[in-house]
Order: sequence, then structure tokens, then C-alpha cells
Amino acid sequence: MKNRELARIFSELADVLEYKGENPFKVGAYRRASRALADLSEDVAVLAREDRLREVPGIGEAIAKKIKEYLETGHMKRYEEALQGTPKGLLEMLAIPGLGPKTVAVINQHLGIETVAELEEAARAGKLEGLPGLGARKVENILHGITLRKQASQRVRLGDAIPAVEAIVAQLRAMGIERVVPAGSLRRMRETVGDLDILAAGEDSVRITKAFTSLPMVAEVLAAGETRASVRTHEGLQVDLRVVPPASFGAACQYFTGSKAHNIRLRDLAKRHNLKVNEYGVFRGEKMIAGADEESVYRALGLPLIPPTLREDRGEIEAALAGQLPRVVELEDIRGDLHVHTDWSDGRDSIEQMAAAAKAIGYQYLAISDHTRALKVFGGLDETGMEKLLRAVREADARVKGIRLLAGVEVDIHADGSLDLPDRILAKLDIVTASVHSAFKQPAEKMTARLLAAIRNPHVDVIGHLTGRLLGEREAYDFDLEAVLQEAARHHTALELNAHPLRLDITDVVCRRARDLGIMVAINTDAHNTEQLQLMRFGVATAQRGWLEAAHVLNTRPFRTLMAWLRGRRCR
DNA sequence: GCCGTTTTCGGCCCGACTGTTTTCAGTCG
Repeated sequence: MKNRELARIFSELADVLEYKGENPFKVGAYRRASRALADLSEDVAVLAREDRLREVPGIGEAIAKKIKEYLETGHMKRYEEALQGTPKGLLEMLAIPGLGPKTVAVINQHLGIETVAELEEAARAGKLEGLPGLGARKVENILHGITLRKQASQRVRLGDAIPAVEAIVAQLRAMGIERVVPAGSLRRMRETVGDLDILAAGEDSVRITKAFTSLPMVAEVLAAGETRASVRTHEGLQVDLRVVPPASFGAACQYFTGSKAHNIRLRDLAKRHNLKVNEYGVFRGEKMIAGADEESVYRALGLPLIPPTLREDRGEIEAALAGQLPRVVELEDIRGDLHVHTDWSDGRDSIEQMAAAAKAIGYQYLAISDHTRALKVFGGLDETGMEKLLRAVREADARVKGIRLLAGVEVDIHADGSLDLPDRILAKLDIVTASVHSAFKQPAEKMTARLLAAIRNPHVDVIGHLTGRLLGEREAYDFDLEAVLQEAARHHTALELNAHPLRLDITDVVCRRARDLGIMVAINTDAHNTEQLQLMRFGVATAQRGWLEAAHVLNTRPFRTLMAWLRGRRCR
């Protein structure tokens, strides 16, 4: 899929045109198109072939033409021309925090600087100071920004960000600041987050920002005003705090949760109603008509409360206006976990311990799904081992009250598409999840054929962590996603949404496509110990971001209808 | 460059902080 590639090109085109002083709204249009492409759940090439590009909001005649040009020729004239006559390190320079297009332009015009290395040298040599708009402090900040960039402060995984923010919130509460909540992309539960945003309400904003900037985990104060402050922690995380009066807390929650694109759309909508929305409230003229809580803000604009996980400007505002907002799946809807490991392979805890922990959560069922022999290093089971495990699960199921245990497996998909256990064994199990754990670098055609073969095996109920990506560590393997999704839809094979914050695989965007194609999704933790059963929240949030409702999620079903679905699909 | 319960032309979100400014531009979110 060229979706991301095209998204990157339009984003870069926007940066370059902004640098060249092009009409800012045109620049904005390219940025919007870039985001629309990145969020697209279908293959852009398919849309182009079927002449449906213009159906995507943000893509009009001109951009559709550019997309087609790129898909057909591998080039985009506008993009390549725009790059002419710009510094070759422009994009890297623009990525330096605090350094924007205007300043880069001034520096380039006066000193002919083209790259970050030249920029750094000139700054150290004192050549920048004295240029228009550049004083000593500004130069100092640029050098600091370059250092920060070098440290390659990557986006943080949601699973790492949430504990960090919860720790800060807890400390602020301990200091007597009661109304303080996480906001930003973290509240929207994006798979990774850049900055961590925290919002507080109180009359004494100076005291609150001071408390924040003096927390022990703060390594550096990046900015501090009366109502907002930014710090960098010792772990290298940037945390932003915003303080608002209590009467504005809801409006501020809304504003500070974003996304930026969602907020822009809301304010646009407000304007049409002769209203103004900002972080302090909704205003008609001077009069504040909403803002104490989030629901009132949306209501004032004629909308129902939109869940934070949907606020990405991916059609949620249109859906809300039409009264067709999805009733997204909630953690409480989940009735069981269909992929967990035990000490029969590489898990830490026993069948009974996992069952007890699942029961304590309130689950109706749990599928024991250990590894197979190909993963010998992880204690993968061969035929004999699996037969024994099957008996052990049946015995435990009879013994343990209050929760049903399913005999499952996470069977390996070999490089040639065959499975790691014979059908004879698979047929005896309640649920079969098939996953790729080897030969990740296969060419796309082989990997596609491999996944298609697994989907076509009538014993395979679910495909585990479909793309194999590990956030920040390993790219998804190369394969024809759309072809695989189509085949899964045809064979009524479910897809796993692996809830582990390192995976979150399938992604929110793929969830949305699965929903459109009528593919059932199983949200599983892949827990290797009892604590990891709690990771379900990350999977559910990702499912929400993919607009999944309870009916789209296999493990929201009560035990009986789950079993009926499993038996039914094998009889087809 | 996109888009339409003001509009096929004329709009396009809104505010805080910083540094360099004698009244504001640049950057960020």
C-alpha cells in the first residue's frame, strides 16, 4: 500500500511550500490530505483505480490528480519542483523544536546554510546572532533544539506513557490539586504519544504550575507561564500542563484532548452557529453558554458527547450530526480472553492461576492458547504435549467453578503456509489461533500466500497479531493486507486485535476496514502471566479507535453464542 | 487547495508563550 508513502510526500510538500511562503491555506490543504491518506483504511491504489479518491474528505480534484500521477509514474512533478532551490536539509531543520520556516528562511538567505550540521556550526561560531529576529537567547534555543533532536526523542508507547502520567497526576493530587486529569493523545489512547498532556482546574494557577515544575521527576523546565508549563522529565518525556478555572474545566478537557483536526472541525461548526469555542468555554458573543463539563460543550454545538477515542476527524463529527455515532465497545462488554499462555509453554502461571485471575476480572471464559513445537525455545508443544494439555484444560474446566475454560492453541504458521500441528489435533480443540513467528522477511507474495493458506484452513478460527509489528522495534511484515482481509471475510475467519501495548496489532485503521468487510475481531491480551490480563484496556481502546461496536467483537459474546459461532464457522 | 443550512467565490480555529519587539511575529499545540 502506498498510503503512508503518499501521506509523507504531501506532508513534506506542505513543509516545503510553507517555507517558500505559499498560501497558508494551500499548505493546510496538503497537510489535511496527508493525514487523510495516513488514516485511510482502504488501499489508495484501489480508490484511484475505481475513481473514488474524491470521496475522501480533504482530497479534491488537484490532489487526486497528483496521487494518480504518483501511482502511475512513481513521480510527482509538483513535489519534485517544490524541492528545487530549497536547502537540502530543510526538512531536518524544520524538525528542530523552536525552529520554524521563517527563521530557517532568514538563516538560509543570509548565510546560505543548507543542513543541520552547518546550522550548528554557524550557531557555535556566533554567526547567527544579530540576524533579523535572532538574539542570543534564540540562538541558544536553536542549539538546545539540535541537541534534543540528536537524542532522537521518539514517540513513547502508550503502555509506557500511561504509567508515567498517572504517577505525575498522583503526585499533584497528593499536593492538594484535586482536579487534574490526563489529556491529549494519551486520553485518545493513540498507540504512541509525543508529549504527555495534563490538565488541571483551579483558581490559583500560579501555585499549580509551580507545583508542577518543581516535581522531582522534572529535569528541565522548557516553558512556564501563568496558566501553562512544559517540562522534560529525567526519562526524557515532555510533559505539558495547562491550568484553567473550574468553570472551564469541561471546555479545557475537550480542547486539550484534541485531536487538533477534531478541534478545528468543531470550531468551524461553532462558527456556523455564530458561536465561538475555545479552551474556556462555548461563547455566543460575550456570553458563555457551556464549558463546565465536556458534554455541555458538544451539546451546545448540537452534538452528542463524542468519546475521546473517536476524536480524530475520521468522520465522527459527520456521524454525530447524522445521529450515527457508533456505540463503541467498552471494557465492560468483554466477556473473556481468547489468547493466553500458561506454564505449559512460555507463560509464567498455571492454568488454574490464569483461570482464577480471569474469573476475578469477571470473565465468563478463558481460552488457554499455548505455543506449538516450532517455538521450541518457548516450550512449544508437539502433538503429544498438546493432547496432554487438552486433557489438563478439560479437567481444570470441570474442577474450576465460575468460569469456562476453552482448549485452544496458538499454532505456528510455517513459512510455506502449513500449520505446526496436524488437522487431526486442531479438530479436537475449541478454538485455534494461527500466528506467524518466523521468516518475517519473506517477500510480500510469499507472506501473502502464507497468510491466505492459514485463513483457508477450516480449523483456523482466528489469525493472531496479523501484521507482526512491534511498536518502535519491528515493522509489520510485507504482505498484501487487502487481499488477506478479503479472504478472511470470505472464510469467516476472525482477526485478533492483540492488546499488548507493544503490538496493538491489528491497528485501529485495520479494525475499521475489518468492520467494513464484516470480519469478526477478537480482542486478546496474549497474556503470559496473570497481571497481563489487565492489558485488555489497550485493546479495547484501539478497537474503539477503529469504530468497533460490541457486535463486531467476538469475545463480547456470552459463552454459548461464542461456542455456537466457533462450531458454526467450521460447518460451513 | 478544499469546500458549501451564509457561499461554485471567498472564506479557511484559536490562544499561550517566547524573544525580540516599542506593538508584534514566530512557533507550538
